[in-house]
Amino acid sequence: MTKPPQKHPRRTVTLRDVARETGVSISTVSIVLNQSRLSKNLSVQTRIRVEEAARRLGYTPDPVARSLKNRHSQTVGVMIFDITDPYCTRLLKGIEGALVKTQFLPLIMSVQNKADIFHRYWKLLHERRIEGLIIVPNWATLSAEKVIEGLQQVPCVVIGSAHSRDHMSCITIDNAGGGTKALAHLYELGHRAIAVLRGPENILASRLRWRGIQKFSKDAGLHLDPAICMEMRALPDASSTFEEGYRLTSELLSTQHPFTALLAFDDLAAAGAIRAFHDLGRSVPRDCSVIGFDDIPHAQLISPSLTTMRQPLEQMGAMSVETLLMHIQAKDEGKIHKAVSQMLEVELLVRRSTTPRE
Amino acid sequence: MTKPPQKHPRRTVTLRDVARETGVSISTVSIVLNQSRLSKNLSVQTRIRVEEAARRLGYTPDPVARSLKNRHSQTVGVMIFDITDPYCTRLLKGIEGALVKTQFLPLIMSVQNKADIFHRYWKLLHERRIEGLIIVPNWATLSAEKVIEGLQQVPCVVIGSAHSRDHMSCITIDNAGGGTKALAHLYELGHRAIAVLRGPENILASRLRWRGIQKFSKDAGLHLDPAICMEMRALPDASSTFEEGYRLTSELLSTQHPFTALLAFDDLAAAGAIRAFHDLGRSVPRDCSVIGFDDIPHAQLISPSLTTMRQPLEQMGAMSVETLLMHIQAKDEGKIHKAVSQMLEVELLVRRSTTPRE
DNA sequence: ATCCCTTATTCAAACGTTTGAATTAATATC
DNA sequence: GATATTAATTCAAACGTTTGAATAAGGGAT
Repeated sequence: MTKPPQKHPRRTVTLRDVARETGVSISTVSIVLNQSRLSKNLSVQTRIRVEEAARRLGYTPDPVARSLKNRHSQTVGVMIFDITDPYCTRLLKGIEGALVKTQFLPLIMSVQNKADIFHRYWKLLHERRIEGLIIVPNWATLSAEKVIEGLQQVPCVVIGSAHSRDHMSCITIDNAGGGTKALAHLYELGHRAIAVLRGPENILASRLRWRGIQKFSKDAGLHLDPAICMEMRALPDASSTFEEGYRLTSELLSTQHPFTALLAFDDLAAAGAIRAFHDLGRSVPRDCSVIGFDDIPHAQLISPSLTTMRQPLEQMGAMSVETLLMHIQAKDEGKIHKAVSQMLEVELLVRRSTTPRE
Repeated sequence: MTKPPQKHPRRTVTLRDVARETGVSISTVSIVLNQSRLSKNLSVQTRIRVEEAARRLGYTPDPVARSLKNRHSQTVGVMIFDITDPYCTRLLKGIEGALVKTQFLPLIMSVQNKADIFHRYWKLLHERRIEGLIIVPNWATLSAEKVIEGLQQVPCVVIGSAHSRDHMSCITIDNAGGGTKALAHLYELGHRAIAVLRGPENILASRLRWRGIQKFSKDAGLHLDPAICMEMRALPDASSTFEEGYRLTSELLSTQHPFTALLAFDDLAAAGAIRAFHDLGRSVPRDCSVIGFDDIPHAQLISPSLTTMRQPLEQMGAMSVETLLMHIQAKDEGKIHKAVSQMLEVELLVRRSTTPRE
């Protein structure tokens, strides 16, 4: 397995070399090595002779030449809207892990949540003949949905945003269910005066989570006092929910409305809330329980560690790859893989930031 | 006979199309559009005619065909040793941002700190004809250095680890200086009993930072009590410093040795330390000031926000790209760009976790 | 010998570029 | 008028594959 230090003229081994070595034509070698349709006629001895020689010479096919010939690049694009969002870490890991088991490699681009950058990158990726695209509109402001529409030409999977065009699959989580579960958790701990930090109205996930929260409230007969349900403003990027969480919580505390638990739109907002409590001399969870949403890596690092609704991000990444591959394969065969829409459950992860009401 | 059955009416525009349109040969078009050496002979009118037509038809060169011809892939690899390390976020942003201004696109791979995976990925990247490689051995256990040696064939830049082989540039930070500055900060705040959480011995940065700490201690005549200088064990990955920081700090507190400040190897260790204080009912910074190192995104999220030595990670990423491009360009011209070793300063970022000794 | 199957293998044309060398035409030099 | 020089453009080969069509080599059966 060790390669002796080859001298400089280390030309790569091509089909031609293998052909010359075995005294057979280039075509034959190609046919054998690809086990292509024609190979079923080939005599067994040629086949093994070629295979043996290929191995001996260390032949590896040139993906570039191959791409040129058959319009396959063995590459998929990954468009992240905001790569500094900690939400992406686990997701990327899942994508990368699944992808590398296949013949595909990812081109990861960070769009900075700008439509024009998206288009520029899309053009780049398109030129490179990417065979599929995974889109992660992790902080999709309004424009994003329109942006995505333009892409007819390549199989797509969207993660996190239920965006089901017929040629475009999506992987989402049950945001409403998550909202319900989160509130249920606080309720079961005995809390009744519960503050809510809703996400911005322009984010779909906000509306869904809020819907789930309302549903539980209604079903359980729990009154949600509008005075302690705050809504975030529209924010420029995902990371801003931290500051916004801080701001709203400070505000909340200054109104003197009592509450014993707080449900935050996401983990960053929850972290911001905890900071606010901290700064005002309150303690979490003693004075107030806090629950987040997402389970970003931060969540277990802050003090106290954060109870949250865990998104199965690695799984979502892997699943997006899987789905994308099906689309690609179908397209190769001239068919169309009908777009699917998969929704995953989120899971309550109890850490230290929530506690029973005394 | 012509082929009427056009499969895709959306056939991409090639040089041939532009040539046909302008009544000139393919070569000419290529020469004009590349402004290649031969183009200085071309008549101005042909040139503008071609350029105009190319624009009108929306010609874009096919990177794949181009790669095949001239062995350039316009692609660089980025090998991250541990992509879940929050240290990478800002770095990636810097790399990506700088790269996208050029003609290059990144293939980002996460090696999971395993030598064999590194080799497998390297092979993949090599096959893809990457023109350069950025290596981020962000938690390089012993083996890594050897691993890197094998790569003779492509321009390389290593980030974060002073690894100066003659064909390989590196971007590092002044770890020793950072250690010095960090301790100086605590000292200037009036702290004299200072605990230190040293990084694992097998990590180069640990040794350097410790050296800087010792230097300040000597210069300032500050005694560092060995009883409160702990050293981390060898750890499997970067994120483990959190737990290790927690563990060591708990231990530290149990020994009853008094100290008023703590200098942690990195931000995660500092976060672990803060958690430990928190769990034992101590308050940061009231009972003890804590300083970290790196300024990962977490640092401003934990409570209290973390005073730390900020690494200019975006800049390092951008700089690595810049350096890599010089290597690549030199190689294209048949020269060799002598490897350079750039060291950047780290900057003290005072937040809320450090405070003057009452 | 002719015809027709198989079976095993090769031809040759693409894919879209780049580029040293060749070609042509026009102009200057002797 | 012959020749060299220059300018403007094109030829043609190459990069390493893939693959439908063509070929060749063996049989039989008539």
